[in-house]
Amino acid sequence: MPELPEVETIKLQLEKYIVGSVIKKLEIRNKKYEFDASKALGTRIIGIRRFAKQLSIDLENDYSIMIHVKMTGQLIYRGSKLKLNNLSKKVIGGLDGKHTHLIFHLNDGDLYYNDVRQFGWIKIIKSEELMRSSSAINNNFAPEPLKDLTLEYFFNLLSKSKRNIKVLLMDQSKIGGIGNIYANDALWLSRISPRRSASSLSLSETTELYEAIESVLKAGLKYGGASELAFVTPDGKEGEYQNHSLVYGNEGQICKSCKINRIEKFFLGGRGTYYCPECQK
DNA sequence: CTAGGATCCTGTCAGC
DNA sequence: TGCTGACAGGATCCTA
Repeated sequence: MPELPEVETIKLQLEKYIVGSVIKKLEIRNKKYEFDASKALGTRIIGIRRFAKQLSIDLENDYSIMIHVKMTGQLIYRGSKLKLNNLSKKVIGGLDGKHTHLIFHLNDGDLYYNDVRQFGWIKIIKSEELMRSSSAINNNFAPEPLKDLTLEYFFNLLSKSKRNIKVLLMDQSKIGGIGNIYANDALWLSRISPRRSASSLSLSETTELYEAIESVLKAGLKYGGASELAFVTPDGKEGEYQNHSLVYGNEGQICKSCKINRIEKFFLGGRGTYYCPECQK
């Protein structure tokens, strides 16, 4: 569920809360989240970056802590820059509970990593392994919408693939940052069926889809992400995009475009896929 | 190249 | 009330 807008929302808050702080202690409670903590101790956090759905916490000693929260990972801050406030009920088990796998103890606060399903991961690498300003990590990161994904690259990519357009949009090795929620909504907005073969899209359809992707991601950013499932921000609150989604999760509801047909759900590439059979061709 | 399934893991919810 | 099975979606790996 955390896709580009959700992870960007986390990034913006972490910049506010933990940049400038010093890591005093790393409390690793779950072996799945073990990494060489000695490389991070006593070091100041100098920046936060996002690469598609991954975060990097950049340290003064030229190491970076890389975090992927996958579907249910949560990074929540409490400290001098944010006192206790109302914690979302989506923080299952509470701020410091049985799903808390790692705590960054800072000089002026704590950053909790909670993850119910434990799909997320954390590791530490040399910062130089991350390129400074592009979205590419060791050339393994694909271009991202709103960053370095061009229409030319997008059209070329689609024209060479016979896969379902929705599955291709979510392929992180081809395009970074799009997940199930925004893929569904972008396809609905551009009136393209998720089942279409990518190479069957015309240039004008490709352009509409490209613009729809930017549009839904911007809406996601505006609303602070989608908290359909487990997403919460570092201040422990929820995003609002789920209250504004176009088609995702709307099975059985009247299509917001034609206002006649009902949204249908089926599985594509193993994921729940929502669409209007009349509007999306 | 492609599709599809299993895997990682636990909470929630529908149905009986 | 309590059990069972389906489902949630990010990413990787494996088979066909």
